Amino acid sequence: MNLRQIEVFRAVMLAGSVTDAARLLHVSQPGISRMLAHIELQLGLRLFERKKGRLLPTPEAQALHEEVSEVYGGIRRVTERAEELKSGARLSLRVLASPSTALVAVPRAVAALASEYPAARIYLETLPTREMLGRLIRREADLAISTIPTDNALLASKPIGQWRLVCVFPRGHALTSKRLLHPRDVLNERLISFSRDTPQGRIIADWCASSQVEAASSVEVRSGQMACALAACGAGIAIVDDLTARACRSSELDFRPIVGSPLLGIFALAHEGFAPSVLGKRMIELAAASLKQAGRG
Amino acid sequence: MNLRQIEVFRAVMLAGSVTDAARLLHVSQPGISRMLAHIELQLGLRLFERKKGRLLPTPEAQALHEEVSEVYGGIRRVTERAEELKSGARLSLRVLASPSTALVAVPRAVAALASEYPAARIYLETLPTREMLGRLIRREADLAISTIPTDNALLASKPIGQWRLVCVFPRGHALTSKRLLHPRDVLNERLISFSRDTPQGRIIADWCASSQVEAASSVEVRSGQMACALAACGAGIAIVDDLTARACRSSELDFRPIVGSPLLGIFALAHEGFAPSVLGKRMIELAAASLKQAGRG
DNA sequence: GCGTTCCCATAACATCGTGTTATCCGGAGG
DNA sequence: CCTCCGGATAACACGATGTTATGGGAACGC
Repeated sequence: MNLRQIEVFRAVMLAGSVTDAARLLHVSQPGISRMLAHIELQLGLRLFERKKGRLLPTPEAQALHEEVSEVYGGIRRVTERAEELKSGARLSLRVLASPSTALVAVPRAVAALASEYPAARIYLETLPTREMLGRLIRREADLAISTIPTDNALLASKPIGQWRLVCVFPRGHALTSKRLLHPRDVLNERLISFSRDTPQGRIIADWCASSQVEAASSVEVRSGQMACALAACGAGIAIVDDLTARACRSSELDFRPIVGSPLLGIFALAHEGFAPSVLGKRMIELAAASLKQAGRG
Repeated sequence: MNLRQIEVFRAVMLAGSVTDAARLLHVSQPGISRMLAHIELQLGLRLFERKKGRLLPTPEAQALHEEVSEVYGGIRRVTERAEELKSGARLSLRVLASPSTALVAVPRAVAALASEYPAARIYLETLPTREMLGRLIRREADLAISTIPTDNALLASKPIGQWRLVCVFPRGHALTSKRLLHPRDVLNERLISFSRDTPQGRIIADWCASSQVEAASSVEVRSGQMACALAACGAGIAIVDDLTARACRSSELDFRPIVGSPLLGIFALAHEGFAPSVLGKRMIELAAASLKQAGRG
């Protein structure tokens, strides 16, 4: 029996006549008549007795109807479930954000995603870049936004934006007057430095070395936010990513781009062996848009 | 989604590729390819990511697959159930037999039915004719074999055989010498009579009256079996239906037809508003055959 | 590097299931 | 007796689903 046959049989049982079943299914009466005959022929089972021009369901038909009713509900559930999935309901997306993107870019994207898919369930977590990979590989997260790509064979990296190094200083600082800073401009300042064992710290250190910026740093931190917090307290100036600079303590701090600082990628990381859900795809788009918007602003 | 779509989707999920799904379903690969594209279009939901020429199920596909698996089992159950019904399994037939048909005719038919449908469940019960109607009307039985028809609007009677009155006497009795008895032959015998308030008793009494057989009866019974039992004990001769005469205490009794005795019907009674099952239909056929066979023997 | 192989997509066509309208037949009821 | 209602049948239309032939991209081995 195929689905149409189940539908027709059910309709005839419910309606009690071929004509009414046809009305129920919004088709013409001969179609139902022929289908019903075909079902009986195919099953080799008389389902209705034609008596005085009316249909009389046999006990077999009644027994079959019980079974069919259950299945029918199941089929409707499949279609309903597909609708749900389309709207994102009952689907979840677990997003990891690197510390620098976790301030504004990713939250804004997640907020947009949540409003587009009100029924979806979204989990968001900030994590040091290093930790992200394990989470993705163990399938404990679906998507990560990171400031460095990966060469892990199980994961795929897709560039979705860019960041660069900027110099952060308290509002009103002498550097405010310049639109662009040169490496030499920061030489005389007290510099808050990044630990070299963080990915960003290494990038900054590499660049400093290549630019011959050898700053005297008395404080060492492991995150851009911490650097900004210190700078806001007058502990010196810091070189951090522009995403953090833009978002962190912006009422107390100002920043300027640095001439010649490298342009680095922001990546969406996901498990290679599993296709993204609609939510995942959309999240990547929104994150890219959010990053572009931040870059402009 | 229709059944074919569910089948195809399931096959692709199980096989992991369009090509293998096609093999699984014994159809060509392009059919599956097109169907899959159609499903995605219709659902508005990307189910597989085409990556490096391979298929990668999305989380949506995996979620849908869970739902689909259940329904698929349900559909198979419907077909299985139909097969069962065809073979009579899980179907029951509740048969009532009148006292006279309950001796041989109906049991023989039921035995044949049970061997034709080994999986069927058959209930058999003897009941006074009067009680049968209520059972049928209350749907506590499906079919009754009775020696009288009914005019109840809810029930339908179908003639399936005939019976007649015969005279029963102990083997070796003087009447043995005759092939046919005349009403006057029984005049001089001690007659075991039927209560007039049983249907059969009334028929016998009516016929006796019309034949001017006014027998001296000292014993009155309410069933043919009882009459035969008495006759076997030498209590006299009895006028009973030929079905009972043939079957009851036949090693001690003999019987002869009576000239001019009426030919009466045996009927299959069933609820008019419900169609017979395959079992019911077949039971009627077998009962008719059994009665015909008894008539010949 | 190049041919081979595997897998998916597309095109063109055949067939069948399922829909339609028109029509007939039998039973019920005024 | 005629009409109405419900079911069955015939003839036809169309879309779903199947087929074969073919092309393109990625992976693999020589």
